[in-house]
Amino acid sequence: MTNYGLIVYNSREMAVHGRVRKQTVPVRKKAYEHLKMAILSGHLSPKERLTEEHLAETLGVSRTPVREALYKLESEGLIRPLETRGFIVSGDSKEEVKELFELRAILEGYALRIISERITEESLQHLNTFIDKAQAALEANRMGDVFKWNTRFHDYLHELVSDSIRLYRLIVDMRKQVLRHRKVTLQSIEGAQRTLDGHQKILLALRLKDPELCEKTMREHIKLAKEDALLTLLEEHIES
Amino acid sequence: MTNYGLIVYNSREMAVHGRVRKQTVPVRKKAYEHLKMAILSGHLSPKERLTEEHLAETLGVSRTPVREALYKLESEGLIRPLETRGFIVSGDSKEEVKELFELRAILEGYALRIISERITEESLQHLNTFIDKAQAALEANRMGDVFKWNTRFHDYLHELVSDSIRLYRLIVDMRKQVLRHRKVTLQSIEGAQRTLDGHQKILLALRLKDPELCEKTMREHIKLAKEDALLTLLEEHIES
DNA sequence: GCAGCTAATAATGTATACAATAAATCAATA
DNA sequence: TATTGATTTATTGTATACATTATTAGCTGC
Repeated sequence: MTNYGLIVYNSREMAVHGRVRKQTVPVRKKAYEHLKMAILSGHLSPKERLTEEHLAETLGVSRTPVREALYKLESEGLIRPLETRGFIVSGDSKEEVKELFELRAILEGYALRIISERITEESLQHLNTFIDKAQAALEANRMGDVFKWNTRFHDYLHELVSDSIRLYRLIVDMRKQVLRHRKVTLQSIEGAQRTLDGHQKILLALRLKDPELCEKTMREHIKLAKEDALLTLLEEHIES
Repeated sequence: MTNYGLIVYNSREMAVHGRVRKQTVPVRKKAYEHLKMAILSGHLSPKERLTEEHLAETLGVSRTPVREALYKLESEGLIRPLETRGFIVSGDSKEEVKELFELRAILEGYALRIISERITEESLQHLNTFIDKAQAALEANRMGDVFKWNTRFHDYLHELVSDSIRLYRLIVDMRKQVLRHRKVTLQSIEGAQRTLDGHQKILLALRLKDPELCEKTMREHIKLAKEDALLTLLEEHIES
C-alpha cells in the first residue's frame, strides 16, 4: 500500500454562542476522511486488503480510531468485511454503479419535488446564475470551472432540503460515493453540454412549479449521468 | 435509567462452506442491539442522557464496545450528540415522523416499481396468501396475527429487491425506525382494514405489471400509514 | 446577587495490553 | 501426495490506563 501520511491540522477555532471555543479534530475523523478520500479518489483499490493494525501503522495512530473509521466506512458501504478477516474496498461493479445512480435518481427526484413546492424567485435566480456561469465556462473551454458551477448548482438545490435531515444526509452521501465515477463525464464537451441542458430543464420545471414534472426531470437528468458513468466504466475496462 | 441487563447469548453455530464454525457474537453487537431495542420499544426515552461510562457500567461491559454501538446508532439517526457531551435519543417530533414515512414512501415506491418488472406468478401467489391470512385473522379479531401477516407481506416484497443492496438496506432500516410509531395503527380495526385494502391494491398493481401504477400505489399506501402514525402521535400528546 | 476566575469533576479520545480466535504454516502419517 | 493435526502467526475484541478537554461547582471581590 502507498504510504499516504495523515494530514496534520490539529485544531481550529469555532464560534459558538458568541464564545470562541477551540475544537480539535478527532483522529478518528481524520482517519475516516483520509480513508474515504483514498477510496473515492481511487488511491485505494479494491484489490488491497485493509487491516486495523496495518492501517494504524501507516497512518501513525493507534488502532482505536482506525477501527472506528473502518466501521463507519462499512456502514456507508464503501468497504466491506472480508470473508477472511479485514476489509476490502467495495468494487464498483457495473451493477453497483447502476444502483447508486438509480437511488440518487429517486432521492433527488423526490427532493426536487419538495423543492418545487417551496422555492422562491430568489433561489431560482441563483440557480440561473450557476447555469450561466457554467455555460460561459464551457464556451471558454474551462472545464474545471464547468465542473465547479455544476457542483454548485446541485449543492444549492440540496441546501434547499437540508431541513429534511434524513433525505439530505442520504443525498449528500450518495453524491459523494458517485464522485469517483463522474470524473470522465465532464471531461467530454458533449457530456458537459448535456449536463447543462439537463440543468436548464430542471430550472424550467422548477419555474413551472410542477412537482410531477420536477421529479421526472430530475430522474431523467440523473439517468443520463448514469449512462455516462457506465460508459466510463466500460472504457476503463477496455484500457486495462 | 432502568437497569436492563445485557441478554446473554454468547455464541451460536453457523454453517459456512459445509464446515461448522463457532461464531461468538461480539459484545459490541449485543450492546448495539440492546440499545436499539431499548430505543425502538420506548424503554429509553428522549429525556435521558446517554454517556459511554454510564452505559458501560449499566451493561456491565467496557466503554470500547459501547462507544462503537453509540456511533452506529448515531449514524442511523436513532441518537444524536448532545451539545454538552453525551448522546440523547432522537425525539420523534412530528416533522421527523413525517420525513421518515415520506422517505419510506419514495424508497418503497421505487422498489415496487422494480419488483413489478420482474415478479413471477409464484411470488404473486405468495403475496396473495399473506393477504388472505391477514384478512382471515382480522375477521377473527386476532390482531396480533394481522400484524404478523402484514409484516410478512412487506418482508416478502423487500426480499424481492435484496439484490439491490443499498436500496434494500435503506428500506429495512427505515422500516425498523418506523416500528415505534406503528403500534397503535394496527390496534384499530379500521386501520387494519385500510392497510389490508392497500395491500390488495398493491397486489393488483403488480398483477397489471404497471411500474408507474405500482410506484404510485405504494406511495399512497405508505402515505396512509403516515397519517395514522401522525394521529397516534397526536393522541399520545393529548394523553400526557 | 453576579461576573469572572479557579479548582474539581465528568466525559471523552487515544493508546496500549492482553485474551481470544481465525488463518496460515508445517510436519507427520497414511 | 493428500489429509489431518498441531504449532505459529496475524488479526481482532475487549478492557483499561492515561491524557485531554468540557462542564460544573465553588470561590472571590465587587
